[in-house]
Amino acid sequence: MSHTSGAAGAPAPAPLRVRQAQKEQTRRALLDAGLRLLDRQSLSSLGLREVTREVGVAPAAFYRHFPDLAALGVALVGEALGSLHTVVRDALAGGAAGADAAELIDRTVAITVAYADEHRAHIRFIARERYGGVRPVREAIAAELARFTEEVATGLAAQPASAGWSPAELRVLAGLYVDHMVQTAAAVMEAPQDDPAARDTIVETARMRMRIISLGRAHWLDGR
Amino acid sequence: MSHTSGAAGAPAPAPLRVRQAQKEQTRRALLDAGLRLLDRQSLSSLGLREVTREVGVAPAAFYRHFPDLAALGVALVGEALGSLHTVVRDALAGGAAGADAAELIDRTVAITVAYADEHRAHIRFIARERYGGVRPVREAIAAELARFTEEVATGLAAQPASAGWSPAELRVLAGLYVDHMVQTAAAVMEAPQDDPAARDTIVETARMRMRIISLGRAHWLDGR
DNA sequence: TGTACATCAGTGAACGCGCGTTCACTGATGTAC
DNA sequence: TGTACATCAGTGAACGCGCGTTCACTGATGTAC
Repeated sequence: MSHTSGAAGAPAPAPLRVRQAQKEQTRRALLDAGLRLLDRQSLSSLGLREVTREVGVAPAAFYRHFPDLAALGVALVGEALGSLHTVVRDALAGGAAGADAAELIDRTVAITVAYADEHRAHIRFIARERYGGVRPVREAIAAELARFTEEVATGLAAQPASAGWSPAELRVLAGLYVDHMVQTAAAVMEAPQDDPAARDTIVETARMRMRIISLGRAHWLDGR
Repeated sequence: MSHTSGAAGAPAPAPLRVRQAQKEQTRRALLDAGLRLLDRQSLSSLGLREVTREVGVAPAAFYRHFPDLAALGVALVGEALGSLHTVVRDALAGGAAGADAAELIDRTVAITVAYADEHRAHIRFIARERYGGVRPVREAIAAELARFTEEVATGLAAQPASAGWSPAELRVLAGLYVDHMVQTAAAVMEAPQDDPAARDTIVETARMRMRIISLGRAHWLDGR
């Protein structure tokens, strides 16, 4: 396709490849170091030098990748909440397929808990900065969660159980489920990792909450 | 009663009165200044000198009142969540009296929203530090919210609608209500104060969420 | 009531330290021919 | 393929600044007699 390279298909060192890859590598290292350091503190108290020190790079190098720490935070929001979309689509898929309600609840809770386990640092970051002191980050989180709620609302609309619900009502229900998911993920992340009993309580609580909400959903149209 | 003062009943300058009052006044000023400054940043990035500068007192004076900023944060948690207990007791009282369910929901939401309005700064502080970077503060908030949930569970137990519920189940339901209240208060606090439409949406959303939860509660025993 | 001494909230100066940002630079990578 | 020039990610030194904490102090308030 390109006429700048002779041997098509070969892993030739095309223009800019090496430099771009090296830059990307440093950027990743900065993001990873930032997330690691944010396990124990909030973004508003994280230091630029702290991050570059952790990576092993000169402080000034930071500016080749981000104008400031808020921008790094916004990038982390994208990473943390971006991958969640796939997860939710999977969870919703079961509802459209008409699976058993109890099963569906257990599966959704299990997915949420597994996600929280695999992305502890990301979840902690989101929980911490959702109402944190750095406005652009707070706004990025709010925007992602809104997109997220919209997506869930669309998924719910496709379920038979949603017959008779207005779009606005479905959005409220979706928001309730999303907030419940975030709440559950935060609880999992806060629980000591070596305490299976505390963990079980969280899972059982999350299930019962979801059952109550789903029961309310099932009877929403009763009074009409 | 006391035999250190001659003129009983008179507003005599009793021992330590003036000094204690002056100290208390400075302490209050530190707490107020801290809360004011925390409107725009997290506790972990708040500076001791920032607080004393705001009060108009020497930095070293801070240590006469708190060992560090975390201690000031813990004191603020007490103030922020302490006054809520009264509010909740009021809200729950209606349920025991057997008021109409819809009315009760509207009243509870109204109370929550009014509280969030009157204590914007406190709510913001709690939302921010609930998962924030300062452990002692995070723990203080968790402890207060747990007490709070316990209190709501006790209140719910007294309602006729709770017949057949186990204490553990009531605690889960109470937790759901409490988290919903916190969520609502946070949403009110985040909304622009000069946007009545956004405000109305929040109130309507909160009501519908509570209705769904309460419907689920009403049908919880159906399947037994 | 008056006097001599004790307490302690708040002062102000000093300290060493790590911060964010700037700048001219270096040298590996990329481009043109 | 080889050469001369351009780009730009990362360097390292320097800057001024505000930070938390310490210390000996001052003087109003409190206590004892």
